[in-house]
Amino acid sequence: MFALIDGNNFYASCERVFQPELRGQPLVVLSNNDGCAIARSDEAKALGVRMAQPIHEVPPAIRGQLAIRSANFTLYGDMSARILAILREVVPRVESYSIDESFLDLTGIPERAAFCRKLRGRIYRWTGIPSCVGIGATKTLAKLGNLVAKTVTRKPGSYPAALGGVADLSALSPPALVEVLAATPVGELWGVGPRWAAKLRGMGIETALQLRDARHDLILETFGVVLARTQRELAGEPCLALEEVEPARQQIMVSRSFGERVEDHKAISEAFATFAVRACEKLRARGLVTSAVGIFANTDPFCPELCQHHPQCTTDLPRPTSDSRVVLETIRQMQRGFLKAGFAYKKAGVWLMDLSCPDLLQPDLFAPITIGDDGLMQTMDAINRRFGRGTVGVGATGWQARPQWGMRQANLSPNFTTSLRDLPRAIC
DNA sequence: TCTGGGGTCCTAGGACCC
DNA sequence: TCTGGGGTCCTAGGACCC
Repeated sequence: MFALIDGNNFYASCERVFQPELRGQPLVVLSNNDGCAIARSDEAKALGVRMAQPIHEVPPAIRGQLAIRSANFTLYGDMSARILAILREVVPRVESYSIDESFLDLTGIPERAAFCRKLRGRIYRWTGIPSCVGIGATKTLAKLGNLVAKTVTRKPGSYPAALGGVADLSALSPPALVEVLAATPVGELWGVGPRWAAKLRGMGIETALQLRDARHDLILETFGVVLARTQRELAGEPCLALEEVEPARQQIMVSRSFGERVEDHKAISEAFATFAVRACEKLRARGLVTSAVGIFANTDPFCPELCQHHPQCTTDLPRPTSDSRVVLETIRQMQRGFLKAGFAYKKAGVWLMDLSCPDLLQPDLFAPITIGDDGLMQTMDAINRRFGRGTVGVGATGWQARPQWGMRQANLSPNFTTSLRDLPRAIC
C-alpha cells in the first residue's frame, strides 16, 4: 500500500514561509534566467498563468498583478530535506521521488487516511509547507489519489473521500473507484505524456478507466512495456516497487542559458570551467568518478534570423577521475576550434558520463585506478561547504561576481535557511 | 527585449562475436 | 534453387518524469 505526499505549489510555498507578505498574493516562481513560470500559487493559477509559460507571454495586465520570484533552488532543496527528515522519522520506508514528492510504504499501518492527515499536519506546523496525500494499492493509484486530493483541496466538498488534503483510493468501493477513473482524462495519469495521450485518444481511449479496461496485448504492442505497466497498476497490480535507495547516477549535467547572447569566447570558456567545477562537486558529493566528459554550446534558437551553431564534443578519459583539474584540462583541449567566430551563443553545458563507484572499478595492472588528487578535492569541498560556495576554486572560472554569461535573477529571495547572512530577523 | 535545467528508461537497428 | 542460430554491445531516437 502506497502513499504519495507532495508539497502544494512547492516553490511558491517555500517563498511564502519566510515572506508572509506573499501569502494570499498571486505568486509566480520563474525558471533560471527568469524565463518561464515553474511554480504558481493558487491565486496565480486562477489568473490563468500556465505551467512553464514564458513570463513575457503573460498579458501585461495580469503580469502587473503578480508577485514574482527568481528560482532559489538552495532554499527549495533545504526545505525539501527538512520535510524528508520528518517523513523518515515517522514512516519506516520512504522513497524521495523528487524535490517535492515522496512515496511512502503504508503496509501494516492501520487508519491510513488518519495517519496521513496527522503527518501532513506535522509537516505544515514544522516547516510551513502545505501538502496533499494520495493513497492507493500501487504507485500509479497513489499518484492519482494525490491528484484527487489536490483538486478537492481547491474545490472543498466536491469529493468526500479526500477530506483534509488526503484522498485514499484504496478505501473506495469498486464503483466509486470506477467513477474516479472515468472522471480522469488519460493524459493526467502519471506516465502518460502528451504524445501518448494523443495517440491513446486516437484509439478511442480518453479516460483512465478506458485505459485500465483496454486490451492489454494491444497496449503492450502499441506502446511497449512502460505503458503496459501503467495499465496493470491502474488495475491495482503493483509493478513498481518503492525505491528506498536512490540508484547511482549515470550522468551529471550542468548547463545554463546565458542572461544575454555572448560572442566572447573567453567568457564562454569561463562558463565551461564554472560548469565543470560544479559538475565535479556534484560528482564527489555522490562519491563517484567519471570516465567521459562532454561539452556543448547553442546559439539562440529563438532568433532564427541569426546564424545558428550547436557544437558538441565528448572525450573519453584515460582513467576515471573526480578531480576538477583533470576535467578542466580535458575540456580546455576540447574547446580548440569548438566555437566559431561571429556566432552569438546563448547556452552552454558540461556533462559527465560513464559514472562509476571507485570501489567497484576494475584495477589497471600498470597504473593507478583513478587519476587526480582526491584528497585535495575533498579539502576544497570541505572549505566551500563551511565558508560558502566559491571560497576556494580554480582560476579558469574567471572569478567575476557578474560574469557576462551570468543568469538573470532579478527577484531572488535570500537563502533564509542556509546562509547566516540571510537569517530572517525577529524584530523585538 | 524576454523562451529552464536537470534526469531516466525503452526500443530498434547495426556491427560484431562464435 | 537452396544461405543458421544463437548471442552482446553500442548508438540514436523517442518517450516519459519533475
